[in-house]
Amino acid sequence: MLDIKLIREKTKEVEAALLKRMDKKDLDLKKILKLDEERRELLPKLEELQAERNKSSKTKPDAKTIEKMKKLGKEIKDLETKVLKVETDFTEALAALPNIPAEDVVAGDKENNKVIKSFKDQIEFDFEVKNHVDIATDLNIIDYPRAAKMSGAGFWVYVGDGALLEWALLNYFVDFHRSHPEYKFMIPPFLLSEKSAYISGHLPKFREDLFWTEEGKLCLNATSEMMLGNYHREEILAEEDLPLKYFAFSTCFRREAGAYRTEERGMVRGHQFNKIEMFHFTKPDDSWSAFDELLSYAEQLVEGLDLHYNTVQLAARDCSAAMAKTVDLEVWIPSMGGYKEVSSVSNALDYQARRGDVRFKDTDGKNKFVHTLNASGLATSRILPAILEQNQQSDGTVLVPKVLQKYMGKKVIGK
RNA sequence: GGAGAGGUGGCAGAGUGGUUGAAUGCGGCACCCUGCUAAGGUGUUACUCCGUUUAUUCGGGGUCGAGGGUUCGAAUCCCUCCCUCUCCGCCA
Repeated sequence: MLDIKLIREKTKEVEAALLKRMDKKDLDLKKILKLDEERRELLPKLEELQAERNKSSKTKPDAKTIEKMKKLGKEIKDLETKVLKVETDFTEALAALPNIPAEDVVAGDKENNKVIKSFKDQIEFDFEVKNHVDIATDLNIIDYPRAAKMSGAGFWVYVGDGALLEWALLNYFVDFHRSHPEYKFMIPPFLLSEKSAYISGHLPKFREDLFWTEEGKLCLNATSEMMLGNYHREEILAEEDLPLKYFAFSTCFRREAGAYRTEERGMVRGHQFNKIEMFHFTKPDDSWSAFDELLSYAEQLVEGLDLHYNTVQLAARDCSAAMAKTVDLEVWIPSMGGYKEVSSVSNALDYQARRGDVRFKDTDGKNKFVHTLNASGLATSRILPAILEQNQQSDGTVLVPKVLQKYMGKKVIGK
């Protein structure tokens, strides 16, 4: 949610910035400003009537006044209905606007994404590479057919060393974050209410991509960002408590309806995967340095595994709507001849905080919105294929990344 | 799943239809007093919206879990929902 005052005062600048991520035909600030004006025209009228009523309600009025107030009551109700309608339309239109892209975020879509850093190079294999599905199946560490039997397509079972590898990754991530004691470890519920999903910004847009329970209208979380963003909802945080830094484990559930493509077979896109997510609540002045920290931590995690990846700064349209800036880490998947996102580092500025009403009391005694940031740290489901494929050997075995060996108790899978 | 109780300011806790945004206590803050530690006194202490002001300010509206209703008037009465607690049942 953007600040209407900003739109009022800097209409031109806001419009120019938003056009980096929107088509001109979809952007109608005039309409929003008109609703805002309408609202501010009606409100004083309503309030004047209410003030009049309040005056007579302090003590018991005489019969004549009661008659008068009856009439007034009706007027108030009519006007209230009008105001409510305008307010609803206004809020809806305002909430539909995406965040203002940060200055260094370029306009346009994916094609304008830019690799800003590379770690290691693509590996030259002197044998024919296998894709991770074949590797895992041959090693009998991931069972796709039986998962499909039990749950349908888009699921898998980690078996034996596969389960160990998954567990090792999670341990590696958790231990990494624990080495930064200011980060608090959390395991949130995996189901959340419709309201929470709305506030996290995943509704209304992603309704079809979420799993829903029939009763109680809960959805399965698609990323723990949904939970973390709601954690301090409607709170006024103490300034000295900021920044608040969290990392959370959750299993994530996504319908991925219609998203399946051959090259995204196996684990690259499934209905269920495990992820650790970092999340910050910061003072406005600190959010960009927090962004750098999150990015650096995410990069360190991938680099620790010794995997080739790129850091990619996303163009405006490729960032999700709530974010002012997003940088992705994309790990190389040899069989795809391409790269897949393993972490997304984003700064929402005050956009999410406005929605969720998360504030802090500043030194001047005023309540201000915090800034929120999030970054995966990391999702296992794309790291695991990258490990299998990048570390595969000609004999079908897979080398275990050094940092995982102590958790796995072995150096090679398949021997 | 059944039965009951309850949700009021940072916290505790009054208030059951009319100057109650809310007594009182604790905590916080400011000032004063007191020669240490401590204690005391006075004042102040929710959020939000609209208008006003360069700003401090000031005027007004709304908010007592959420939404709706009754009424001239609702924290207070009614309905729906959410949450918490207690007891019973069921149970991986």
